[in-house]
Amino acid sequence: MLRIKYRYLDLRNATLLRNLKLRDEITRTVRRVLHENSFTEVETPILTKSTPEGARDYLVPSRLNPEKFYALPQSPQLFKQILMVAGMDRYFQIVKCFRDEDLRQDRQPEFSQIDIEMSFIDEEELFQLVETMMAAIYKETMDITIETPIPILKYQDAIDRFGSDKPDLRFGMEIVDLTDTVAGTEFKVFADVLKKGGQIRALNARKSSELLSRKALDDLTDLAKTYGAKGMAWIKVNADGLQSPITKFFKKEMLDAMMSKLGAEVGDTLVFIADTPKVVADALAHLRLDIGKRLNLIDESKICLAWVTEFPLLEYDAEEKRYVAMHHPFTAPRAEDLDKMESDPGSLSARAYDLVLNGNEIAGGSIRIHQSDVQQKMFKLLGIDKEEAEAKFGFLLEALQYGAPPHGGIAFGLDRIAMILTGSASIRDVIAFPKTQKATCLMTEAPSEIDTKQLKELKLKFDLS
RNA sequence: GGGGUCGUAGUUCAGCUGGUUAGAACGCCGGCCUGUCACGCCGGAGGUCGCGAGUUCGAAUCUCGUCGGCCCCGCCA
Repeated sequence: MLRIKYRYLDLRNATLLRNLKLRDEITRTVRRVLHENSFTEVETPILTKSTPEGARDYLVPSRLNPEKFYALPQSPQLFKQILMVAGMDRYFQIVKCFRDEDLRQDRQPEFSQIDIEMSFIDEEELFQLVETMMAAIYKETMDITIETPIPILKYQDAIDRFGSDKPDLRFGMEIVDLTDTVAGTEFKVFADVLKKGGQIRALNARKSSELLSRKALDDLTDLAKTYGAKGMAWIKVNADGLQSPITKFFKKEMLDAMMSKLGAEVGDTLVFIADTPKVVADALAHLRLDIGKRLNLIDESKICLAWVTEFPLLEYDAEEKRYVAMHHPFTAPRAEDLDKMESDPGSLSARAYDLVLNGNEIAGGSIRIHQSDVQQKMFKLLGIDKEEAEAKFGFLLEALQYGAPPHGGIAFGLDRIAMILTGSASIRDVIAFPKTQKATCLMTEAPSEIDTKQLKELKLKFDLS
């Protein structure tokens, strides 16, 4: 904690200085590549309007307009789309964004985005531009030539094979579906899940018998539980037979079928999760990563980039009892799905894409909706009625009516890219003055109390009850 | 909102079940050596063990509280 308080002293540390310099090289390269490709950097407002869909906003009270607030942007999304309407065909900006949510190793309340938007493009053109940019970044900062084009992975395949929409592709150990294989089992835990329409899936941790001790398996079980699993079944394939708390519940034929599907050999450890598809995917995704680390399967020198595409357009939010946009509400559905917007919204596929680097989401974007009527339908699907849509996004709907070119874009997490390229463990190591987990700045002691005069000017008072 | 973990020298950490002057490495200072390049050798300085209370003959160690850091779940369109 001393180190963050006296950040100016810690910054004398060679590693931090090197990180900041590498970060500078990244932004310099990005600006050069984008300028070479006819992009214009345009600044958008920091004091802007609250759009309370999504993350919590940081708010700024307005002195000249008592009881009204600006919001700090969560992203320049709407401004960049409107720039497209204005005919600024190739926009970019390296820009601060703000989200008032809890912090993580890779999450700060204010973070920097490389924000890009282009008119008259499709996914392919945008991917090419991004690949040029990523190749230049790696070449100029690390002198590494990356392979292009970057492979494309469909969202559903990513979930099925890795349990995650941001898989770490530096190692294998893919998920195996055993739901059909164990149909009719007497093992109550699996049978109950099957009855409720859940899944049984598993991983084969090859040659792990020595590293995955009983204690390690208990730790893995606890890990699975943090993602909602009730437990984790396991089988160790020893030279003298199977060691497992669950094999006794299975008939030999079924057990053989499971083993063969998993390609089990002596020395392997098999771990199973049975639950709803979401829990199975979450738990196995994290088990895969954890086991990968324990077994030292991850080649740190590898650079595995992948596009993840064909995300669902909407996700059903059980708590709010409505659909929410998986990416954001301005993302275009695929053209062939347009007629299903009313009949079967849950099945819609989005023209959205993420760029994943070694298991980290480093960028995300989409082809946007450029027709006012489609945008209005989208709001309707999200349970945003006409008045609310008008109040929050009226300026966008209106702008679209003036004729917007087809457009799309992407936003990169600059801090995350810098974190990965410098090999840092935390995003804080590539930010000159980062905030703590409670979103405070130990050096300046922000946030801080303000004096009564300031409150009065802003016509604010605290409810001290 | 919840769970976990940590707080000991400038830094990274060790200090087991409570027991005399709290240790190591690196760094720092002084000296010596030097064809060195993660130099080597000798010597030295440096610590309210986060804070407060309790248990005890005795607390870095146990208990409670408190402050803070970090990690995770939720959250992050």
